[in-house]
Amino acid sequence: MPELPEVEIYRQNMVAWLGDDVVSGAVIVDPTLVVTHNVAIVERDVAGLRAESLRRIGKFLIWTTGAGSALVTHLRMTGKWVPQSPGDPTRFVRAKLVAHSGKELAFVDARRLGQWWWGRYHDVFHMCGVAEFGPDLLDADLTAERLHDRLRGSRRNIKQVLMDQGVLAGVGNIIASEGCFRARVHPAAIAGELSLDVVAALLREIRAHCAEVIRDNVGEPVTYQGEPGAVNSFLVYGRDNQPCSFCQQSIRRVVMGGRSTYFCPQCQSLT
DNA sequence: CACCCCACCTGGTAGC
DNA sequence: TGCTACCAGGTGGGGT
Repeated sequence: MPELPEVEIYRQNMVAWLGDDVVSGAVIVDPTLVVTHNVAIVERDVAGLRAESLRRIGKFLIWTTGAGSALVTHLRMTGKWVPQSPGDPTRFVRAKLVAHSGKELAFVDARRLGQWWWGRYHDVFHMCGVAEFGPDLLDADLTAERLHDRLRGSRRNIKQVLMDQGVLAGVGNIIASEGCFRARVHPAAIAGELSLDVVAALLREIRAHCAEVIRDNVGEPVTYQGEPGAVNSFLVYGRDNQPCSFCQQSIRRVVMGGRSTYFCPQCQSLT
């Protein structure tokens, strides 16, 4: 289940995979993938996509064409981008991008929640929601001051606000827990009451976490938490009843907004 | 606007 | 082994 680091890793891996090659077409195996319902048009009109026109906004990967069209993709919970060798028996392939050289890149998605949009980019950016997104977490223009401004007046808890893509794009459930822990912020703290220093620490620690995940995994096949062979390298996520790496107190799991949330009651005080 | 639950889907795993 | 229940890193919609 990908968040910003995994999506960024896929982006970098796809750029490396394609290199100077050019996409020649797509094969849509599961037509329900394509929200815009123009399956045959997608299969044909993605021809010409190049690595340099692939970008990431939050958890979306977006290819744009010089002609003003865009292929917007989202992996949702279980999607992956996997290079395919001919005859590869990979399960759950919903679509493939094919390059001129014959190389294939599969969109693999067991739960089938992932989505593609194809059309004029003004239209599809609105349809998929990125048009209303806040600044991307890794956007160099996003400063602690700007984030602090965006939180002003909010009575919601910081953990859920961080996951609100309209405030800040890219943060998901794991990063939110990890970032709050690293910055020593209680996940239920009121977002609008955090000082600039605390917001700066949150932004710095969330970015540091992402940078570490990207650095350690780029170029490798991505595995998600809970999959066979996956190792939990997180400081708090999935570690309820295990000792905090700073103070040895037991990490707690609570549910906030229906999502598992992990924190250290000692290190992340509400007061 | 905030918050809740539900929906979309299916696989994996823990527990009996 | 088989069945059940619950869990899953995302997001949108509807209702209160």
